[in-house]
Amino acid sequence: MGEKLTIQDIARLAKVSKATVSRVLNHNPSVAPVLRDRVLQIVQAYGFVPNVTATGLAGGRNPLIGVLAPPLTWPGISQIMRGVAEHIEDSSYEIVLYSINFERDHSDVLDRILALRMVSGLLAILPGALAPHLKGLHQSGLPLVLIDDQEAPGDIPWVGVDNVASAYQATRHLLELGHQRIAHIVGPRTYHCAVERYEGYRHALADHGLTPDPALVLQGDFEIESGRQLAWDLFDRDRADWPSAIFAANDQMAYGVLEAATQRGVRIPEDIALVGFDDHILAAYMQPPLTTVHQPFTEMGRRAVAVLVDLLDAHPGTANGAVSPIRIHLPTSLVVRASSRTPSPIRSP
Amino acid sequence: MGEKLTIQDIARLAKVSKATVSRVLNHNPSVAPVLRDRVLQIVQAYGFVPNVTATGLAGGRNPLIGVLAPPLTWPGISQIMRGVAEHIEDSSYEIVLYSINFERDHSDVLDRILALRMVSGLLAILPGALAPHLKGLHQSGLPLVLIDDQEAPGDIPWVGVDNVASAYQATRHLLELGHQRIAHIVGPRTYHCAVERYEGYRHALADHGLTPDPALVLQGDFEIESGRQLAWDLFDRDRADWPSAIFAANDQMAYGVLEAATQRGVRIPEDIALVGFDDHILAAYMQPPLTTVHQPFTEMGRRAVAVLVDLLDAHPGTANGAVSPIRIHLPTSLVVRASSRTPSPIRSP
DNA sequence: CCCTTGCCAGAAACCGGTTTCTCTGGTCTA
DNA sequence: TAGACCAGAGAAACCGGTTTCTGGCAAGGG
Repeated sequence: MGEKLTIQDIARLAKVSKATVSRVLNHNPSVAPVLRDRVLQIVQAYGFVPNVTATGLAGGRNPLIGVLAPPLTWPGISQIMRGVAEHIEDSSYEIVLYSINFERDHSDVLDRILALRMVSGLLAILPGALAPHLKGLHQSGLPLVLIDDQEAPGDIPWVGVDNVASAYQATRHLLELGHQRIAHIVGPRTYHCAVERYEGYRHALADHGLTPDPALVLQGDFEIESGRQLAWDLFDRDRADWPSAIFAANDQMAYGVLEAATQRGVRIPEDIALVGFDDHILAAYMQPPLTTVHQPFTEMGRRAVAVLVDLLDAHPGTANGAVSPIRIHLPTSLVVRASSRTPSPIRSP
Repeated sequence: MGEKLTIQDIARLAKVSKATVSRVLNHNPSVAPVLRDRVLQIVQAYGFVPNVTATGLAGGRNPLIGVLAPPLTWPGISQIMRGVAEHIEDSSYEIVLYSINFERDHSDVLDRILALRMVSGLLAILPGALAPHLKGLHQSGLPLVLIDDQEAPGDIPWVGVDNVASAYQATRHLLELGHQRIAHIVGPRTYHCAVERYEGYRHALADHGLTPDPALVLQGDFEIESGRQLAWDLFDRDRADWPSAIFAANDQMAYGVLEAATQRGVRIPEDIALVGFDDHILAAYMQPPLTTVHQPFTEMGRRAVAVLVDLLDAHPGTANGAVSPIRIHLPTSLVVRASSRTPSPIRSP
């Protein structure tokens, strides 16, 4: 196992200068074929790989992409990361994982990332409250791509889904089933996607000539518990005030609704139809299986990192191309399951 | 936003040499308090952070830990990574994620990791077939910690669970419910944990005076499909030859069994009791909820990276401590759910 | 009182590459 | 045939730190 070979060693073995070896390795055309071959032969024979740290120092940027992500156990994140990892494998980059614990102060993480200048690009997944800070990073020249959430502030390249249209579709699905009183559990206002989904919900109602009933717009926080709590409160109301369907801004909150319904003996979908958002891994296994908007998480990860790699390869410097803002909307699809289906009259046990 | 400050700049501002600045930053005691304070003040004021690449080159090792992991969507992996990320946050290290696609050739990844010498330590999660190659890395002096799987070849530090005892406990649970004919779906032989779980199963039977029936030991591959297929075949047998319980070596295969049972009208647990292994996130949501062995994945990640960080901080060089082999067994717990419970005679609809 | 010892800080070498600068030698043109 | 030009390769500077080497100065011992 050939250890700690340096470019100097290769130079000596090939009887050339280290400058020539460097040029060969970097495909600099100004090397005579004879020498090139001789060097390449040695490089091959000894399996020489230039020290990445030294390469980085000497000015060539390093092959690291930072990925800023929420805890991997969050819904969708691991699928996104899978997509990222799949694409990275085909590139010459490696990824540095910065997991963000949102309960802590976060902005210092960004400062560290910038100060250490260890990564040549950054992929921010669901940055949420970090988005404003990212804008600074972007302006300072760091190639940057966002996934989901925030409609990119400034002109930061962005990959995500059309939350408005998707929520519109989900709501229309309920409307077409004949529901008139449709509640919506909104996500936290700090998440742009939550706001957009609410917007899609309102548009759909409006297009069907309905005005949203403020009493049916419930403020959640994307966690299971908030879904449970809100549903519980809802079921405490006068039965006449109940909605006939609920559209939750994510699956987690829909799970909470399901739990509350089970506890309170409310039947889904007979008494109330339920639709979520995300197509989280558990959605299909709920009782009843949850109708939801499928997000192409893996594809999102793949596309986002592809964009970033292109950006890095295109202009190895730090200038931002700024030709036209990159904004990739991936298609979602509504997955209709039992939670919104009118049940068949007879069910075999 | 103060950009590209170098140690030279700080030296000039503090009116000292860069050597002194370096010494201050590295807590070298041989600096007079007066100078130390002056330097620290400037460093604070300008928010100077030394360039990590240069530091790495100059001989101090870099703050990167490589994490070799299967795709994050694999059961348990994202929880492990969460634990890893949580602990890393409190350390001065960052993690480089090497996602392994097992369908490809893998050993070249290890070569790259070694050759680039970008990381100062490596955490290998479920390395499976890569384990032999890892041994080489370990012997070449790279600090290394394994998670789960393989009972560490050589004396590589290792964190995991006692698969034998856990499988023993799961099997005993079934025996204590009165089951005599207990089938076991084995995982791939290439996974050491699969072999160990099989061993626990056999021990439990033996301790109850039973000899395992070879016809009830089924060879699976840890995937859902193999569970479904094997169960399907099983249900094709003469009813008298059926087991009364199945212990699957992981939850995925148990899911397959559940699907097959649903398709074939076999009732779980009335006709056949079922126990899995992992306490995968879906296990509690199956119909019926799956009895399984809970693995403390997050804790495993946390502990493993803690061990690695200790190793790195203890001997910054490459020598292996080799005091006593590190081998941490974390406790598992059997989570009894409906799939193995004798159902209550009456169920409200 | 002079010399040795020890402490502290600056100068310089070094890590392993990249890139600029310089120099050599051959070709083209007048 | 001589001068200009150009291609190609080596020497050296550089990236931003760490570490060794060296030297000045004060304290302590003979």
